[in-house]
Amino acid sequence: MIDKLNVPQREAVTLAPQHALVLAGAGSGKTRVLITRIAWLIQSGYASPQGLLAVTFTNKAAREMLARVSAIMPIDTRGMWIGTFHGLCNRLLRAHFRDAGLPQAFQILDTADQLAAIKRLLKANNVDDEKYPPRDVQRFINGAKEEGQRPGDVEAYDSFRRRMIEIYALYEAQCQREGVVDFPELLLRAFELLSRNEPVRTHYQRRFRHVLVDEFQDTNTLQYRWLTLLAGGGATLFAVGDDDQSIYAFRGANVGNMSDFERDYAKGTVIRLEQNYRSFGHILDAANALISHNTGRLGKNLWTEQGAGEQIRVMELATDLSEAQWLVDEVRALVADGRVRREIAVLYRSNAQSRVIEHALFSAGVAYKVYGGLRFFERQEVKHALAYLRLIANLNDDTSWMRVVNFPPRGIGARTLEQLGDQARAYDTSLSNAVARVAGKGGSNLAQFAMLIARLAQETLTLTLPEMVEHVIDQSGLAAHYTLDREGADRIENLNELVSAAAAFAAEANMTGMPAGKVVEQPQDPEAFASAQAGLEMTDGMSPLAAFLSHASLEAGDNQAQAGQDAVQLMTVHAAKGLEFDAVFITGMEEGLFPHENSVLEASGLEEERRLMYVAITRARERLYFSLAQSRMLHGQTRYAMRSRFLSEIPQEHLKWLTPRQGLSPADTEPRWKSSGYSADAFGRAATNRATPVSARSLTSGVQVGTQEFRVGQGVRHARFGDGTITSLSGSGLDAQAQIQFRDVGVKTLALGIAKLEVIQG
DNA sequence: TCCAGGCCCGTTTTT
DNA sequence: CGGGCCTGGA
Repeated sequence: MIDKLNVPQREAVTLAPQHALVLAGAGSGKTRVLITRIAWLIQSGYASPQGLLAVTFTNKAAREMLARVSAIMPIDTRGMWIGTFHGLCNRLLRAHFRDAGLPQAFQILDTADQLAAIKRLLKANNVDDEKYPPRDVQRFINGAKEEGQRPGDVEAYDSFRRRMIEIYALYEAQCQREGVVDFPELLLRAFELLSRNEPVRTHYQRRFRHVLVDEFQDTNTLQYRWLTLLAGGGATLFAVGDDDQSIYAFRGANVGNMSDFERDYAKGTVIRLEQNYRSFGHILDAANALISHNTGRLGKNLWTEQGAGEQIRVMELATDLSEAQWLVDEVRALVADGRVRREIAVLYRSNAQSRVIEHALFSAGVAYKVYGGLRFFERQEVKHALAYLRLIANLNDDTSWMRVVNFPPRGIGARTLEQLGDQARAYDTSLSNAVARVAGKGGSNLAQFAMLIARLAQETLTLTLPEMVEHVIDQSGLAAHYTLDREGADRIENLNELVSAAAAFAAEANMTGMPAGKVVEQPQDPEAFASAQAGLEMTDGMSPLAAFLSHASLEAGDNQAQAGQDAVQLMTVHAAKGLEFDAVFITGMEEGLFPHENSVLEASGLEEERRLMYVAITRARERLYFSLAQSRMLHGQTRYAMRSRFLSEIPQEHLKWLTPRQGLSPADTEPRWKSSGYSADAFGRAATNRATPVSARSLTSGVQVGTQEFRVGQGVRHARFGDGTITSLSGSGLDAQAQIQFRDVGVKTLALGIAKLEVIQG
């Protein structure tokens, strides 16, 4: 187990119990170290399985960890807490729901549920949703919670924020009344439970002697505080991560947690895993060189024993269409060479880029698979079925009530629901409770809906979980509704799939045969109940239904297309993190796209883009391609962009330009594609029926404004901003815009029809 | 209640 | 350009 490790890996695994930070580069055996560490702690007697808590960000990572720990060690993994932050917090809150101030059957709102709840709240309180768009409110609330702040903790320095804070407070009250918690609430509530309730805190602090964290660079402020609180009773924190792969700042991740952790906990105990077992030399050296342009890194340099391998191939094309066509040909050549399609990945910075690529692959009949998109538990019909189930579990869940009160349609109109909402608000109660005040007589559609829910609850009392799900799908009218819908076949199939998912869940949690509504008795001794669970799902103290509903909220399911067949893998760079492939294409290597234009205004944004590129490069084992297009369609406009600056941050010795005339200065805008064999004429026109012939738009990589012609790479002078270079152009005539990198004042986007620019070169 | 058409917007995303 | 969302009319 340990003798197969390299020196720093072994050092990390066999470190005597103390706080430690493992800086694990891409492909350096990070997961292996984490798993072996757990096994070693147990085998060497430093820990019992009950004394271990390991936390990850995704369910996939948690599952993998649990599976691999069980595989290398014949120990009982029951009693060990392995899971996501949200899963573990859910577990804590279920076990101590009273102390946490929650109803036993509290429901978890996913992002979409939360947004719906906020919209309902804004409407009910007559908030101007132009000034306070639901999405902004959601971001505000979640941002505050992720900083550990309740409404009273948020600084109100202007009237706008004061109002936001009021809305936040109203939202909290609504959630509390309905018995629902959103994702950040799971963390904050669990954190507050631990920090305020001394007996509970002491219990868990004494129990968990070793806390291990994966992907530490992705933790947010609240998660960091949660970890340090949990370990505050003398437990050791073992954090594994890579600051160079921190790419989730936009959703609250705080890379600074790594240096804080080193300073406050790990002190000198930082172990670097720098030997890479994945990629060949040129690829690694390119990644190292690129990331060295970032500041404030904790610092590490990947190396390999595998040899230099091939240089990175670089291809520059006229348009996004010719880029896609070239890609298809290259993929076919790779397959003809004997590579399997599933070992080829096409990466892009933003999802919008996938369309052209998909189109080209589809036309050429190359099997491909796109990652991302709707996931199983997020599908409309599945959410509808779950909403019925949630109402059975918790009648006060107004979000679920509103979702299905008139679905399938049963003649309950907007005004009825408005009245119902008014009554509910007037009596500070749930919609369900307010029915009697609106409906009065039992014959109304509304009253019938309330009776339907009551009936379903009654009828399913003795059923097992899958039977219950099936009964609800059937009796709610969902099945009939979708059967009548001419395009409902897929939805019916998904509803059947939901029954299967319930059966599988019950089997896994050992709940088969148990009535879905029955609460598993909670033993009095918390230690006893806490150690009685198996696997990832916390199920005791919960009915099978409640457990399944938690599962559905916390694990949205697979978001990849049908698995199994051998297909080229298409995904964003973000989605590729943690994966590896024999051959990788990084597409759209253009200024404004990668790095993305919204990121270059701030140094921190640019550095995150660079880390993103670092992640992309280090996905490749043997072969890596960069491709770029001189022009591409974006938002219905043609855009011209310079080569990504990241290409010039990589030493040219690692690059092999497939395009002729390599190493041109950025200012050189001579059309290079003409001799590449992938001219717009050859590949652009036929591929699509766009109004503008591709050849026409690609032959001038410039934009005409009045008598001036602007080109990408051109030097310009602005009266106020000084001298700069055009990095991208879009639009034409009066709405033409240019992104300009000024020497002294940074990047600006200017309207060419308005700004007075003088061309100074090119 | 349903559907068509207008309108707005457009990085990355897990739980 | 294309998708999602909302509104207004039948």
